[in-house]
Amino acid sequence: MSVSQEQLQTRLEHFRSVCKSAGLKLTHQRTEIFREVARTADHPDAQTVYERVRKRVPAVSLDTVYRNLWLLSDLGLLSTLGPPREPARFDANMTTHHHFVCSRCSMAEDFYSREFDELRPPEAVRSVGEVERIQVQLRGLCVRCSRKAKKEVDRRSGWVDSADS
Amino acid sequence: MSVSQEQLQTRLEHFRSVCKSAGLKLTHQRTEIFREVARTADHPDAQTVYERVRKRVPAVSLDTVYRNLWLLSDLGLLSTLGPPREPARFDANMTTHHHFVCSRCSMAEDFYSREFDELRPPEAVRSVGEVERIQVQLRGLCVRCSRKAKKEVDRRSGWVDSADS
DNA sequence: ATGGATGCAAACCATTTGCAGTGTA
DNA sequence: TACACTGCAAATGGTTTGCATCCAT
Repeated sequence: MSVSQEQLQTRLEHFRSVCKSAGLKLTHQRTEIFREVARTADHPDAQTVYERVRKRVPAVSLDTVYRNLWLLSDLGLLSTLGPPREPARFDANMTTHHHFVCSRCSMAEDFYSREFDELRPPEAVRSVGEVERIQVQLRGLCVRCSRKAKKEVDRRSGWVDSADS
Repeated sequence: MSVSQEQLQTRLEHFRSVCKSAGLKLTHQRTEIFREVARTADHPDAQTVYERVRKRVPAVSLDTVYRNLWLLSDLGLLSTLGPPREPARFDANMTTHHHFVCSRCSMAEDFYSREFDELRPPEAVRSVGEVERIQVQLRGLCVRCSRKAKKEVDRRSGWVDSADS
């Protein structure tokens, strides 16, 4: 469940350097929240992180935990398991298929791949549990969003008014 | 976006037969809710289904939509995109990896696979968007849960008291 | 000192539940 | 007719926000 001591140190160091270069303050709370996620290999939800951190920092509040968790994941210091901040979505296509999900607008499109359907779980997973279903998720920018993004860029470079370079 | 007419008919037929054999009533609302998900290939959330169904059945209520969506997905007539009914979970492991997720207790374990890391998206996905990340999710029963399930079975067959065969 | 960060409480949004009335089998 | 199903309204649970205060830089 937990992570090696040096692994943890490496992560903390990286955490500090990223915070620093992003201009974020290294508060006691922020550090403990990150440490709590970084020290184990289970994947705690915000509530769990809150309860664990509270043992070391009794005054933390749940909303600080949330703020930091999302902030750190925006910075690329944490990732989330599953689609974050989104309601459940339903699909009537019950044949074996996989998904492309746009990381900007969260548009989801089914796709089929014989190759993916036939993937076999690696040996090591045997000791974890018995695999019933294997699903591949592709994440990236959908064409609509990337067109929109491109337009943004064009517009900005066209105007060249007051702001950004 | 939408699905062929015969595809839709097939799905509706299947829906009716599964409902019948499960002893579920074919109410107007239930049918329209299923049809709404079955007729398109986008992956609507409950709110969206509600709004669309309301055009045909102005009196439906949002909670009926929810009840039916989950019921139908328990029956295997629908599936959900992403981990359903669960809070966001955080992970400090930012190296490329994949997940095994227990479908019973939702325990999640990282695993590594060179083979999976090197998967390339199929050609067809090109027209959908540009893939940035590829992640494989294995779903099944974790060892803990399957041990627990086995114990359940043993207990029952040992007792043979009043209930079930 | 000062702008970002925190704690508190209240707000929000998706989803669920209790219950009385309704409609399908 | 009987029991599953629905609509309503109120509750719940996770997450977010406004604001006054506080503390790393």
